[in-house]
Amino acid sequence: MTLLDETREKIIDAARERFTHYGYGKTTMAELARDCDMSSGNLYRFFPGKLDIAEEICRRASIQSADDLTYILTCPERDAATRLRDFLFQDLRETFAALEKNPRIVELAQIITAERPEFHNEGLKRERDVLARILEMGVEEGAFSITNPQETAEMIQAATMKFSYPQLFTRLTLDKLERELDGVYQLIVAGLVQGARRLTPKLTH
Amino acid sequence: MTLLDETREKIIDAARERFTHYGYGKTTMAELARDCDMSSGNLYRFFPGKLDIAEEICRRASIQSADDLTYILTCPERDAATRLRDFLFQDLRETFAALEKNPRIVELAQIITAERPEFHNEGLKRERDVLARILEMGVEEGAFSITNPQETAEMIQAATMKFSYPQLFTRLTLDKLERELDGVYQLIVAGLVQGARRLTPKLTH
DNA sequence: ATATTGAACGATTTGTTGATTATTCAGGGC
DNA sequence: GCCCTGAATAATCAACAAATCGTTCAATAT
Repeated sequence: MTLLDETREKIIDAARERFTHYGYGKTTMAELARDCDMSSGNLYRFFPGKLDIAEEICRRASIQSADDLTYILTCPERDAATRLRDFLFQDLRETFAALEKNPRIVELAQIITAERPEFHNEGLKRERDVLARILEMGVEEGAFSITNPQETAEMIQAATMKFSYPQLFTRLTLDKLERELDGVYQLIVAGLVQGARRLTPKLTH
Repeated sequence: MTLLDETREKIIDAARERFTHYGYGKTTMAELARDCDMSSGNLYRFFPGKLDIAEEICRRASIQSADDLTYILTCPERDAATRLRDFLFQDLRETFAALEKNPRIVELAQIITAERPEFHNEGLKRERDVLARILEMGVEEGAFSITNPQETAEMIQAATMKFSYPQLFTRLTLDKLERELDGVYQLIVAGLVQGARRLTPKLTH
């Protein structure tokens, strides 16, 4: 059992190396097999297929980045709004840095998202759970006046989608993006209306 | 001069017919020329190229849709927040309806956006100007407390980007999209914070 | 029995060729 | 002079063949 896991690790390491260095399309199963001193057929005892190896690599990166975000929850000296702001900015900066440092891993994520739409939702959910906890903290401190943190987290994700799709912002500079994100953050946190308690017009549909 | 314009119209009409019926790729300049009783070479006296004909068709559609949005400015009986909401929902519904009724025109827009990134910004600006005027009205009525409508309009566009990229929401139903848009709208208009006047933490970059 | 191999198979990609098409422009008609 | 044509040109596309690659599985090794 533990040997099986070790072999999986070896495969993942070899694959990450090749995927990030040469790209997903340019690395063959035969090469991975050679890297791991085994036959190509044997790889299929550890993973259902090539895409699943890539998926596991991206899943780990996603978990890592959600974990990094969790650090914000341990900052009780900052106020609730600032923690939200940190969350949004850290997320943007990480994505942007990844894109600049290694476009290949972002490309990987895009390939998987194209074939496995559910994978992307899974990553979104991981981040949303952290976000919801940040919002809950805000509610507990009396800073935020919302009733459903999970739902509000969903809405914040929708409102900041522009800042999490690398494909959408390749042509924008990080500086421009940060200025926009700051504007959206302020809108979200303070709203537009004078004085401002929540108002809820009837849905028209 | 007016004859030149008339011919341009004829070409645009013929092109719109073919582009929306058979698609951009499947219509040839020779066909367009035949439709207009002229030689293919002569088309180039009226347009620099095929893509420019498509661009003009899309530009007009964009202007039309911005004009439709302008109608909201003439509804003084509604309150400012409701006008903003109408703007966002009308925009989403129009895009969605266009996608369902004639995917070809959306496809056209995508082709042009791919080759001419500026074209898309131009359309965004048209809508943003209407949005800014809606915000100004809100300020005048004392409903919105913002200092820079043009900039706020930009931020609202960033926050609602998810709802204007057909490529992003092909897999979502209109109902789901409207529920999300409603959530984002409420966030934008009322904000998160208890009591709520604008708060402005220092930029960290 | 279990773990592993590598040849075989089908799907996908790549490369090549021929045809189609956008665009240009020298020339003919007004 | 100015319009306009249509053949010439160059760029793009489509179709087909060859090669490569992911995946499977009968055979082999442990």
